[in-house]
Amino acid sequence: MTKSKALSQSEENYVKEIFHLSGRDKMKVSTNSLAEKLDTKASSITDMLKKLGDKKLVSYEKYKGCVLTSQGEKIAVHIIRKHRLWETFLVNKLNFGWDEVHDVAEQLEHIQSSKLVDGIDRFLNFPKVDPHGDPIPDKDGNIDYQESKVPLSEISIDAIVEVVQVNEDSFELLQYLDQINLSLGSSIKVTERVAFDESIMIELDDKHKLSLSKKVAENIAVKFKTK
Amino acid sequence: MTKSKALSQSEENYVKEIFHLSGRDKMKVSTNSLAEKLDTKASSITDMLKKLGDKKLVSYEKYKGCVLTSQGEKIAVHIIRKHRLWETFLVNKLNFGWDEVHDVAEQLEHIQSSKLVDGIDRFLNFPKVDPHGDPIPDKDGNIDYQESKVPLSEISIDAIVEVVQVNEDSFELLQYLDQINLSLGSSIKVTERVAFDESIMIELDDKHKLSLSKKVAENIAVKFKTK
DNA sequence: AATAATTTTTAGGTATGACTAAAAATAAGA
DNA sequence: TCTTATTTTTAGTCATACCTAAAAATTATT
Ligand SMILES: [Mn+2]
Ligand SMILES: [Mn+2]
Ligand SMILES: [Mn+2]
Ligand SMILES: [Mn+2]
Repeated sequence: MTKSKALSQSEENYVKEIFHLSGRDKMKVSTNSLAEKLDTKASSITDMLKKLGDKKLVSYEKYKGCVLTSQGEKIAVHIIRKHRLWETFLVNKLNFGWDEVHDVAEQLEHIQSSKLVDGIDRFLNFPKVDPHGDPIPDKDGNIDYQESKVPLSEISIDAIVEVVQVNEDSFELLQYLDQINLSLGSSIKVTERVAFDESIMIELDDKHKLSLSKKVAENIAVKFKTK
Repeated sequence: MTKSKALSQSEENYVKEIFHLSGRDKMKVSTNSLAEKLDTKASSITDMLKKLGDKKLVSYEKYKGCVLTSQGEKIAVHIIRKHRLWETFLVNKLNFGWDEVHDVAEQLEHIQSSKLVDGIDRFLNFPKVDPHGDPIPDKDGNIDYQESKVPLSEISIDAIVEVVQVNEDSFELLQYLDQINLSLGSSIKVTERVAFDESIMIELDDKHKLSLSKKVAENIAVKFKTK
């Protein structure tokens, strides 16, 4: 077992982003999609992919995109574990809002100390999901994808569902959801589907009715209530 | 008020180390002393001092050493605040030993988020000292140097004192102190001073007698009990 | 299949923060 | 003071992680 030197923050960010873009079906990730997400130029991506290729973290063929090796995937999952544990810590222990945690977690996810990560995990009592409802990988890298969750945009009229996850990528979405008092665990009844713009009318816990655009509904995942 | 871009981790480490070496009387800090502490070569120090000089964080004259400007000092104190708060968090909340926190705190001290720092401070209930007894600067940068503390090596026979601070720089010292069951708050009576090697005999809380070398005694600070 | 558009790679730079080796300044010793 | 030793700075490299502009490969369109 050759103990490889720790990755740079940059390398870690690349590996993590490849994991996200690759998705559960492990699609090849294109240079341009990475460039956009990482907010760099395509040429920088090519450079880094070569390096990560040499380090056996991605398998990369020129012009054909890349995928993580199992080693790279292990690393990605571990970074995501840290990111989500820190987000949970910030919200549960330090009273951050769910819209305030991402940038700080982007920094904290690079701290190297397994004792720290596992300590935070235990301190939080081994949470299953982060403040946005995303699953937190366990110590061994297992991820509990809640298979039963579906986008709110796909729910049929009169179904009553529970919010289990929201897209954390947009600060604005998270703030908007706060404003309309929608959070994880909220109960939602879809009362109408407007064909014209594909928006939906919903009724929240408190019987409050409101309209959600298609775009918003697509970024909220729900599951059917198992009462 | 020009909002200056955040410093790099390297720049922060330099500023912090200059603060420590400069001491309370703000002595000029030599290139070599910095090189030794930061574990780099003197030429690298010169390069960085020029840069920090340009940024008005140190005042630096060739061949004459450097001191922090008041701006640089402010930054140094803030980094030290973060370092010590994190150490306290690790020990008080995650059950780290006082010998295990330094390396992790070296990383955590660079996280940029005033909301986070102040959140941790409040979460810990505004601690005054870190796990090694070093004072934690408050939000405004005030440091409560406990003026009454003195090295154990200077205490005269039969005096009864309380341990208030230990030198955190040596992993080995901290482990040794753990082993002999000496911690912050321990009560110590000096029973004998051995002229030959300047070691001392002490009696701990539990009436246990033991000998401490001069070097160990120099790295333990105590204050007289005010009962 | 030929041409055009898009994507990706190469080639050549830049800034940061390290390094070595040699020169210059300062401090110490005779 | 003169000479030597030490400290510090300069000069020139190197690796990382970016960048721009141009070339090459791939994909889409006629
Ligand atoms: Mn996040
Ligand atoms: Mn999240
Ligand atoms: Mn420390
Ligand atoms: Mn400390």
